[in-house]
Amino acid sequence: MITTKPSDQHHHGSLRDSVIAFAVRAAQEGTIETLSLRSVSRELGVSSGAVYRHFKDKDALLSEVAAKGFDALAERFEAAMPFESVIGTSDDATARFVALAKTYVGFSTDSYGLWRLMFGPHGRASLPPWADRPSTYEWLEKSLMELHAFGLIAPSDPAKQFFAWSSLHGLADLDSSPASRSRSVDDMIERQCALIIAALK
Amino acid sequence: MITTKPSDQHHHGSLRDSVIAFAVRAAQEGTIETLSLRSVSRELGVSSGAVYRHFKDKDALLSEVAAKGFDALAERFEAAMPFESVIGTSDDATARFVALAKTYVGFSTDSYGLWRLMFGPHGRASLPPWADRPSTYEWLEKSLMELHAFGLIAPSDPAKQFFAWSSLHGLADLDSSPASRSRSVDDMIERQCALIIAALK
DNA sequence: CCCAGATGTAAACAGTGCTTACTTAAAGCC
DNA sequence: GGCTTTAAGTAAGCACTGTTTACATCTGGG
Repeated sequence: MITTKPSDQHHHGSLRDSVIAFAVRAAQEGTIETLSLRSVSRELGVSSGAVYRHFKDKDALLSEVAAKGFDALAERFEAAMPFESVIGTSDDATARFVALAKTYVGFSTDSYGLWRLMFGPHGRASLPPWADRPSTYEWLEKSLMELHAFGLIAPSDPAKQFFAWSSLHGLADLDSSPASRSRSVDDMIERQCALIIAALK
Repeated sequence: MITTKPSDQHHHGSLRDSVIAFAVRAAQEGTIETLSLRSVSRELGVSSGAVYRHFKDKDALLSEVAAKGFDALAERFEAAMPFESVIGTSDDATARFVALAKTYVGFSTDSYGLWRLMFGPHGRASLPPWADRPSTYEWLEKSLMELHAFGLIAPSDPAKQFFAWSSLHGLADLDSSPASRSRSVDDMIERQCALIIAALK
């Protein structure tokens, strides 16, 4: 074997993932708006045209990034709420609901660009209505069922679930600006959760 | 009549407003993402450089457009709820609250691009925290006070107001996609309003 | 009347998305 | 192994963008 340089010339399958990973990182850092395909190809040591073997156009890439965002959010939910529900006291159920809210809001604040992509046109491009992408909605549903199991709220229905989600989503969106770094955001989340529970009682 | 075409050479003061108006229209139609300064200058029959006499850069223009969006939203509120509050029955107060919600959500759906701009980085650039830009928050505050005057809810405070706003904002954002054109959106808004009132009882 | 300052122009620079025609590596098959 | 087909990457180019520069022009106030 003469040439001991097997994989430096061609990424061979890994380029697609590398591009997405790079763009996801950029989105998390909030620089996605100004990210160019040329710059990522430059950064990955590849010609600009190579990217187009893997993505129809820039929008296609951004849609993939948005999809990865939902995956990342799902991972956070799993990490933050690993246990199956209906264990412990009713306080534990409430705490898990609050934890869910904090996870959601936390994601929006420290991955603002990704968050924006997910709930902008690119994110919706991959989603039929909503509630389709794995989690978020399902996690919320599960948490509400748990709250009901402890008698903290009435049995919920899609409308109520959507209300709960809206409240958290609005909070996340209105708070997610890097500017409004109020440190009492945890208090706000807790209060908001209490109000949601009150509404669903 | 002799129309407003005195000098074809120089816009002389009107260019700035013309550019903003054009961009606002584009935002309402959802084409703001792809709008270029060159295209608007072309459309207005002016050289590309002329725009830079009035705006530092593209971001400055977009921030102005976002600000105009808040003005437009305020106008809608005024048009939809012209009366001073605490008149009629408690049902009227509830109806006004629902009308406020519908106005908010309606704005997000039929001016989606503008909406996105307003609550994105450009919109926040002009706002200290939130609650600063004239209305939205004040309108909500007024409506909640009215609901309290009729004994429908407890006296509200900033946290509760923010909760109500979050719920409506989340609804508006999750619904605003042109895709999710559910025809029962009015029902959803009404139910959501009822749940908010229940939470604040 | 005339000129300072505001406004608009043309041309240029660097950077972008994307396409085209071309080369090269990898994998499949006998 | 050799051979071909195909996937992956390259280089060059087109039309466009944001922005700056040096220059022209209009307009109102002394």
